[in-house]
Amino acid sequence: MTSPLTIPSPRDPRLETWRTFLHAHAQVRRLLERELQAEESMGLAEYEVLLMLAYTEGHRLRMGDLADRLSLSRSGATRLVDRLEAGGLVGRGSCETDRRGSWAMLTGDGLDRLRSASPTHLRGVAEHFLDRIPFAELESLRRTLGRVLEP
Amino acid sequence: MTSPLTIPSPRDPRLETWRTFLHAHAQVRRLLERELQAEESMGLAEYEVLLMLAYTEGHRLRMGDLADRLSLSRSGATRLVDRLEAGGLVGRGSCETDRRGSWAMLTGDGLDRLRSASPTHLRGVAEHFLDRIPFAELESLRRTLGRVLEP
DNA sequence: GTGATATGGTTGTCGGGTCAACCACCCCTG
DNA sequence: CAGGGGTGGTTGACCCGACAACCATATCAC
Repeated sequence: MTSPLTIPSPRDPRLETWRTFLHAHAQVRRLLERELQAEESMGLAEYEVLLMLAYTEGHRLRMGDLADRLSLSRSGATRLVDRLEAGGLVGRGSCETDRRGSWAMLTGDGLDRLRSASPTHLRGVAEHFLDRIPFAELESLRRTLGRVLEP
Repeated sequence: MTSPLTIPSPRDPRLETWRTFLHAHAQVRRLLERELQAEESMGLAEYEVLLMLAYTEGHRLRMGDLADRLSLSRSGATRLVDRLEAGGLVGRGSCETDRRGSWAMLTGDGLDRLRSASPTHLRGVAEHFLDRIPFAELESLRRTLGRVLEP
């Protein structure tokens, strides 16, 4: 049995998996963020808002729903949509069925910017992440990480 | 053939893998951060500094080295060590062989805090990440993500 | 209906990170 | 050994996200 006040071993393979996960995320995210910012003057979070909106019918989403899809706090979503609204890429609308609610709505300009930014983003995701992983491992990676998200 | 100004399909399985990766990271990190903060008044980044220092001989690391191991910018490392130094968990020392350099050095208090925080952290990593992944998949996950980190 | 409780969203405040600029120092070249 | 480019670390300015408090509205119990 092990003392409760012992630090983990540096070589614990399970923890190495965890740490590799952290490093991979940090590295890829930083690269994508930089490239998208440099080439399209847009952050990754902004891009993902536009994308999520483009995916819905009517090109609109309730704020809380948007926050969930982006793994963001509600206030984070508010601020993010504020910025996009200031740039004219997203608008807000009031919800008819729940007067507390509000919609984030993709504008025409927003869709244009999404289209023009997509090649840069997709190239980055492929170059820094997907293309480094053998095709056969991609699906099992998705399944494995999917388990982490289950309740 | 596809137009270059088309947004990615919502069902593209490769991109779903990418998005699952982002969500998994956000969820686990947020949970660990909250728990460690609530139970040990410590952030994840702080914990990792103490751990990395504890792993080295002499319990010290050069600042840049530390930044690399934490996937952090150099200025980020400076700020982080500033905080830990203010709390007495880490000290700074000047480097004899390169007078520009400085050491981050683990203190006795730092080691104590690391020991007392480790159970919380390890429980969290297990509960929210490792234990959700079948043992057989852990090693392949590590290998797959390791590829992302290669130059 | 009326009051208690829960929920959607925004706001104040703050912690924590990046980038760019900078200084001090290393090291190489002529 | 002078000078010039490169590197380690810190600092200033700023951005972004979280949390908690808050308001407006919805929903439920009675």
